[in-house]
Amino acid sequence: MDDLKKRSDCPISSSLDIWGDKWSLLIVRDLMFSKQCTYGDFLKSDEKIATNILASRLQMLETNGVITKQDHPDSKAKVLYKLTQKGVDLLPLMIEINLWADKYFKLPADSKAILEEVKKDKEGFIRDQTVALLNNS
Amino acid sequence: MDDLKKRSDCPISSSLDIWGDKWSLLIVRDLMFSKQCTYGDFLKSDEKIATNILASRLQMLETNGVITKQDHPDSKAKVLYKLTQKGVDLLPLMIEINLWADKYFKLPADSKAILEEVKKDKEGFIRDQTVALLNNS
DNA sequence: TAAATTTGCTTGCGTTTTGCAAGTGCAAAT
DNA sequence: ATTTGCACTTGCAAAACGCAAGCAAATTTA
Repeated sequence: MDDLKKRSDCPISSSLDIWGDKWSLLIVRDLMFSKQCTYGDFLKSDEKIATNILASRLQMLETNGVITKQDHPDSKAKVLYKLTQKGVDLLPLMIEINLWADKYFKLPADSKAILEEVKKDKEGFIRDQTVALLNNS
Repeated sequence: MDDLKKRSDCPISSSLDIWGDKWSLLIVRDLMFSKQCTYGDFLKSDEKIATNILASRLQMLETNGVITKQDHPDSKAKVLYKLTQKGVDLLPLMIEINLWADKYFKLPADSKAILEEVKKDKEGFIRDQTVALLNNS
């Protein structure tokens, strides 16, 4: 049901087949900001994703190895979603989206602030963030 | 009809509102490879976009300043589509998608070849390509 | 300890978008 | 003068989306 049907061998096309919709990268964004999220956390985001769409996207991203589910340490009722290495590797892409948006939209102040850091040392930022997102604690 | 309804002020979300679907970035890709395309050129691409979807996406991308229409020098029956500066500025993003795909998919040989160039000197590649895509001839 | 609430989903259903095929109007070639 | 090419548009069935409600298991509250 959430299996990948590739339209072609083109790398852009293959990538879009996984996360090329209006919601998937927002899920990835939330996980990059928060490192881990519960199902309810995603629902709270500004864009107000519908719960059935969220469920299907989480399934899709998990099936394709971008995110993983983990038990919540505090409660069996909760589930923790995290980025895999494959998901964390989307960070450079997310940064470039931000840089493009910075040029053509008026960004909120907090986005601006993070971007200033990125502009100072993109490679360093990616390195540090990657470590932060991947170390289990 | 193709006007932008922003879901939030988040830069990722705002960007996805413009080109965050399964087809738009493939149109941008074609224009980055070919510099200019006719309507028919887009239809010939491997992914086989439906003609009505193509028309609506071209309209959307033009409305949002990513591409422009021009008269074809040889014929009034043809139309040339090109990237604007805003469209060309998506190049770093397209490169990062390719680099991500390179890590997680088996790429076709020609994609691989271009990526090798990119890896040697990413900044230089972007600079050269930007110039090439923007100069009118 | 029984009842209410939280959590992570699923289900139904009306609306919108997609995808395929066929059609249209103008330009250009024959 | 007629056929072909090109850039779309239209119709319609199928799929995806979006909203609200429902549900089972876990947790909290009374």
